[in-house]
Amino acid sequence: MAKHRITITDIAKEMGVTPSTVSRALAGNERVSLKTRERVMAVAKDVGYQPNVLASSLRSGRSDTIGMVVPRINRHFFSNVISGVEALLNPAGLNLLISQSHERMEDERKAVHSLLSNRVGGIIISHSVETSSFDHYNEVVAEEIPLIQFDRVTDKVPGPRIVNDNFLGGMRSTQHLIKNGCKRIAHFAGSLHVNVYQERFEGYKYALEKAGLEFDPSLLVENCIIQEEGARAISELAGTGKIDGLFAASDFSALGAIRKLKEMKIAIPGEVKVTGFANEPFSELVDPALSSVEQNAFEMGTQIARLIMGNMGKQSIPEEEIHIPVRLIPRQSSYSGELDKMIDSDF
Amino acid sequence: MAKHRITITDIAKEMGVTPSTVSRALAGNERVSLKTRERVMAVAKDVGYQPNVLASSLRSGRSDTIGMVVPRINRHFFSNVISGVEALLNPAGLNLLISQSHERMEDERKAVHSLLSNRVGGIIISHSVETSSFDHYNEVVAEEIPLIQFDRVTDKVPGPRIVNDNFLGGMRSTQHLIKNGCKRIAHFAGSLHVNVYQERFEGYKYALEKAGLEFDPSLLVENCIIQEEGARAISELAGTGKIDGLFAASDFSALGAIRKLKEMKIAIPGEVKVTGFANEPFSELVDPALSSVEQNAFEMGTQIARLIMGNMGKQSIPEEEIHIPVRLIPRQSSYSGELDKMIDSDF
DNA sequence: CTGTTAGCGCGTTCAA
DNA sequence: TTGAACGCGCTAACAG
Repeated sequence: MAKHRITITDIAKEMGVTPSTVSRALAGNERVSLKTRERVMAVAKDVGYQPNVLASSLRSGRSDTIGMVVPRINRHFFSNVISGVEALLNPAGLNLLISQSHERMEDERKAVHSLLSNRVGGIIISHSVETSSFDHYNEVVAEEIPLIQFDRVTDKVPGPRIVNDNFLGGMRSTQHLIKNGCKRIAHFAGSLHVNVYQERFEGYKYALEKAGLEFDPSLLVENCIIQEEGARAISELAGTGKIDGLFAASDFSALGAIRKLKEMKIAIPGEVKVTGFANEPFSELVDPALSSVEQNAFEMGTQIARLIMGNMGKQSIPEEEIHIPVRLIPRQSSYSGELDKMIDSDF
Repeated sequence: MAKHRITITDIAKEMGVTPSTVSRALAGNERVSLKTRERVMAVAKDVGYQPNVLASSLRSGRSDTIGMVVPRINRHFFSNVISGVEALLNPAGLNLLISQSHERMEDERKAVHSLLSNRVGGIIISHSVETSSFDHYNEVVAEEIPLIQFDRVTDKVPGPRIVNDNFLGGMRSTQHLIKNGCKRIAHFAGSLHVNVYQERFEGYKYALEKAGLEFDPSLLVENCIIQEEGARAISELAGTGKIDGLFAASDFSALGAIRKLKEMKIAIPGEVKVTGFANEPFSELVDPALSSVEQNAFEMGTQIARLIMGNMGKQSIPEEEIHIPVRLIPRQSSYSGELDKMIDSDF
């Protein structure tokens, strides 16, 4: 009794009709009489029929699964974006096929190919930091599969892009440090070839400029987004009075800096004020609590889902860029008084 | 030029052979001459052929995608298990279709059905806390799809189970507290209907017993695995001298307890010593750093992958239970001296 | 070593 | 309102 799956043919001969009728009935086709429709539904449920979506999408050319490629699944931000996407896709009967690129371009390329082989109905992608060539997306656009980029995006690939307002985040963080008296603010950036880090950096520079502070290239550290790098970089900058503030583009490097500063007996926020980015779960738990820029990952996910569902049938995909607002959460690492209100009224 | 995907038929007529030959060549079948094989490969690459895995598995009855259902993807433990699984599956050309149950039985049921509809070649599951009925797995076993449970498991479903050594973790944590002088140790458990929490609780009781301490039911708090519950529960127990130690089955409730204790000006580890479970990323960052039981999530993932790959063809699935070792990481929340060595030589 | 034939399960013509 | 026939792209049985 095992092994054989029940097909529409089974349920057809069970009730003396043809598979076509069953197929139509299950699809809710109006052209089949209400009573047969109901009977089909009943029998289907009764015998435990499970539609074979492989056969279905092979025949129809449509697919009910969406592919998604993220750098890493175990990042707070990405896993929450995924949750947001699923929150809309699942109720609509769509599945999500998730792959990780592990921040490697080659893995990203393979993942995209694999998704194409699986004939997914759409692709959602956030590029790995390594990714510099985008040829592997040519086939995606050639086959007119909706392609949506988020967070780590590039204009070398067509289609909609959904991004955090990184510029705003960088600007607000820097302004916050300035308002709290910082004059020499270092910036730990990621790779400036990646849009998110480039934009945070731009926001930082803009805020400095607006405040009449000169940008000092010696206070910029690139590729500094992990804890170890943050610790290493801060030990070279701090202690000499060279800096009194740090805007890190990553909570992880900010964390490394904080731990190293404590080790060096440099007071936070007394001597150096620190802010991070992404509001990782640990940020409010470290001592002192780390100020950080909160991204609305879940909302980003729902927007992505909305976009992809809206474009699955269509042939031309609109070329828009959607910005999701971010907000700075001030904590003890960057100020000591009551500043929340002030932040809101910045500018 | 868009829209039409290249098929084996295309490349067949391109080189004047039949689709069968192309199919065999691409499969690396020895029965086709080396030179045609090479020619096929060359043409395939040349025209950018992407195999249609839907058609392939519809025809062959085999599937190259594995389904996985976890309670939540944004838990450190689960996302690392996923990484471990992918680390073996991807190189083998297998895909992973991930779903979340959000700790709801109904979602878990839907997810399993959806995987069956997608004709996955195997299913990996960790049950939601809510899940008490397991009927939805009958079809899985009836259709002889390899089914592997991990972490949250039940013997009501057949097939292999891969679990952490929760008993050992509970025992070691409690022993550790006892060795550090605790006499009245509270336990924050999860739902005792869930194997992992039941086993941690058993380990706790066992350690108490071996040390000649009596288990006091009033020191057991069930369903206490989130931060808020931990805070609430500790405020009722601490401060009266009723307890001098806490073994929490979750780092989150341990965190809640720590924060509340600090608020109550109760010294940690001076007056109350605390240990948690799962070694969440934040555990080493809180103040005082939280002692916790580390689970080897990645290794668990690789073991799962190994098992499922080994069973994909087979008809009978071995009924084994594999235990992944865990280890206690002592930190400042539970001791002040040098105890690492002592822990290793326990028992 | 290669071609022919058939069919996986379903959806969609075209007729009736 | 229903049935008959065909084919999505691929693999597998049987020939030769």
